[in-house]
Amino acid sequence: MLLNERKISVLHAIIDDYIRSAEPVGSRTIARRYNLGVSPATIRNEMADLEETGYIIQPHISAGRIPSDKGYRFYVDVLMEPSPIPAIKRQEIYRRVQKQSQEIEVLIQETSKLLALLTNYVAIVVVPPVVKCVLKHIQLVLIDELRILVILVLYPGIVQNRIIRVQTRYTVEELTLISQQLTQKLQGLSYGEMRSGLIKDIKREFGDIGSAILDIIHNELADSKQEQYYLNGAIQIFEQPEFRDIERAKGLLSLLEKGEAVSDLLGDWSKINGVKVIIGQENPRAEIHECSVVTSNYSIGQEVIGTIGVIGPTRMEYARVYSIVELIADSLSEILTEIVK
Amino acid sequence: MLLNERKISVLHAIIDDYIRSAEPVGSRTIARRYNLGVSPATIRNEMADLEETGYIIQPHISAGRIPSDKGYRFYVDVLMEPSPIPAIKRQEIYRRVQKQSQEIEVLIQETSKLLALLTNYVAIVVVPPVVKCVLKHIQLVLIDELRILVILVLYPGIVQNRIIRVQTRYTVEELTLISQQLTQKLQGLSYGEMRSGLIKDIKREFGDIGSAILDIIHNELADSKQEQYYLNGAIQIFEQPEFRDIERAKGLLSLLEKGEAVSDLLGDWSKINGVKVIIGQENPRAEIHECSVVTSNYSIGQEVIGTIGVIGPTRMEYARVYSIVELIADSLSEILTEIVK
DNA sequence: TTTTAGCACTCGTTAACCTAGAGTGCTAAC
DNA sequence: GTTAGCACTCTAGGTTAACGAGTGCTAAAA
Repeated sequence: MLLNERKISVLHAIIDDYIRSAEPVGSRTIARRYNLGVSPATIRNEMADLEETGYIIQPHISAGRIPSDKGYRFYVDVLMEPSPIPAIKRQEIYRRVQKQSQEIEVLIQETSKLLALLTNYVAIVVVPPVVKCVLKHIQLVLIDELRILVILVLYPGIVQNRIIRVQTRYTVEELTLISQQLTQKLQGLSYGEMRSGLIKDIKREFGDIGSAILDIIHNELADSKQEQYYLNGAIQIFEQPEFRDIERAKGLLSLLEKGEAVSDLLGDWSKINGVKVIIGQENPRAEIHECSVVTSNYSIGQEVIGTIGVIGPTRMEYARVYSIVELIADSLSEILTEIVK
Repeated sequence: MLLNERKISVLHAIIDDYIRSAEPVGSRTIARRYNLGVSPATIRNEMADLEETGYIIQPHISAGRIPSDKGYRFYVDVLMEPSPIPAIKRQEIYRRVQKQSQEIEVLIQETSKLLALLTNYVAIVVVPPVVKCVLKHIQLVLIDELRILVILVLYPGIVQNRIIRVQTRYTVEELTLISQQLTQKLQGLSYGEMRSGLIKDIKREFGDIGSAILDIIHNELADSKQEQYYLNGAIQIFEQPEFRDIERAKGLLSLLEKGEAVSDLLGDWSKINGVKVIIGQENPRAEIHECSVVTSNYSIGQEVIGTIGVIGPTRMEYARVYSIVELIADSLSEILTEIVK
């Protein structure tokens, strides 16, 4: 069924009002607050039609209407105009992302905090799985007779360090040499690309220190096969009236604590760029069938490397959140691309 | 007023029962469940006395009694016997701490998670402020023409890295040399000990790269003047009936998000070793006057460097938590001491 | 044909009221 | 000093009634 102009206006009014108030919207409220030039009775008729076609729902017979998932979907796809963010604000946000550390992981984590702060919803940021990273440099630093600091510099811009103990004593010069040789052998390879022949070579040639370093590479890179992710602003959900019920809030929170669940949510690694909105039941996880998720990928150069997202009740301020997610994802991409250049 | 044997038994029974059930305890319950050999009426008389002396409270006239802060204090100081942890379990916990990374910060953070998991309360771990750390080694690694990775190795066992951009191009050899010279000049100093004469020297001698490195030291060390801290198991508080009220839970959670507050709580850096219990109103912050905190310091060798702690309702399982906090603090101290040796 | 005023009806919310039950303190007997 | 008995208090939970917001329908108006 096609919606005529007036039905659309009524739907728009219901959604706007419900997003604002979290209360079912009645015909009189609409007539009073949004001057559509018709009486409540007319609006009631339109509402009956909208309900029949599934855009709105009546929680109980003597209440107003609330939007259904289908209603929100229509709103997001057709009605909504992303809230414009004034240039000054845009620059400020860009700068706040930029101001962060040059270290990729810190930068991303801080961006997640910013996202939560700006939207007032729960922010999630998925970080590229380290396993995809390419080794750029290995550096060994002598700490004392028994301990050596191993530093792995990965592309793009991730640094991992780990202290190992060795039996043999090495001099600074020896370690410098070993660093150079290892770097030369392993540079440009990702973990997956290290052949067993190469690994045997290294173990033979460098003895226990070689094995230890390969262990680290193995642990640091292979262990973190799943994406890492950062969660911020989790307390914010208590501001939402729909999470007054402790059980519900607890359910969402404990879901978010679980890693796999999060990658389920944002995990649609599709190459699609731009902001994506997933509404209520469209979510893969039943636990958040009453939530919506607004996500966007971010990238280095042309390559998508991660996702940022915001989770809130289906009654979310889509227009505002949409703009912010878009802006932050773009800023992050731009700055990351700049950093690794 | 001195408590006679029977009053103590009654108090003990009330506290045990209330910790278990979270419901006010009546005289009949005690007579039935803990066989003190007297009738409810006698217990009522004792309870009236205990109330008058402030060890227990009657929430309303027709309810049972609940322990007051004073009651819990007496319980913790006099009655409680820390739950013994069987040797096997002790070893298992020790190993689980030990199994963590050799990197101090990761180790401490993982220990915090373990603490939350074992106690089922909110765990907080305060990490030594980096500013106290002593510089051990500086290493510069050439990433590409424009970017250099600066690694600061601090005592005890903390590694910081940061990528800087430079105008001048350096060769690997030059950087190695600069690393050595800087290390020589700054080794053994904490941030506070770096005199302005020394700083000028370095800026003169090493130009822009020297300034950049000093900036990093300044930022990384001085910025983190406040202790860092890790929070874990925050959702657990919803398991406690006293936090069914959303407002209360939100209050606690948002307090814990604030850094200063946390150091207020655990901040009593007293050199005292061993477990400390802070009950209800004894807490410095009014927001957690209905919570108790069980903390213990941990150390490297003889030197106290941080605090671990658990926060829960005053109706906390003190005996159990006490043992766990003690064990984990001891394990952590031992393992840290071993690592930096 | 579309819109609207009017009205009867539904049902959730709130307040008032009532009851059952748990627990007490007091008194008097043991 | 202890205990049985009893009157009393207060909360939790359930029921009822009034209220109000909102609806759908009908019939009149545009």
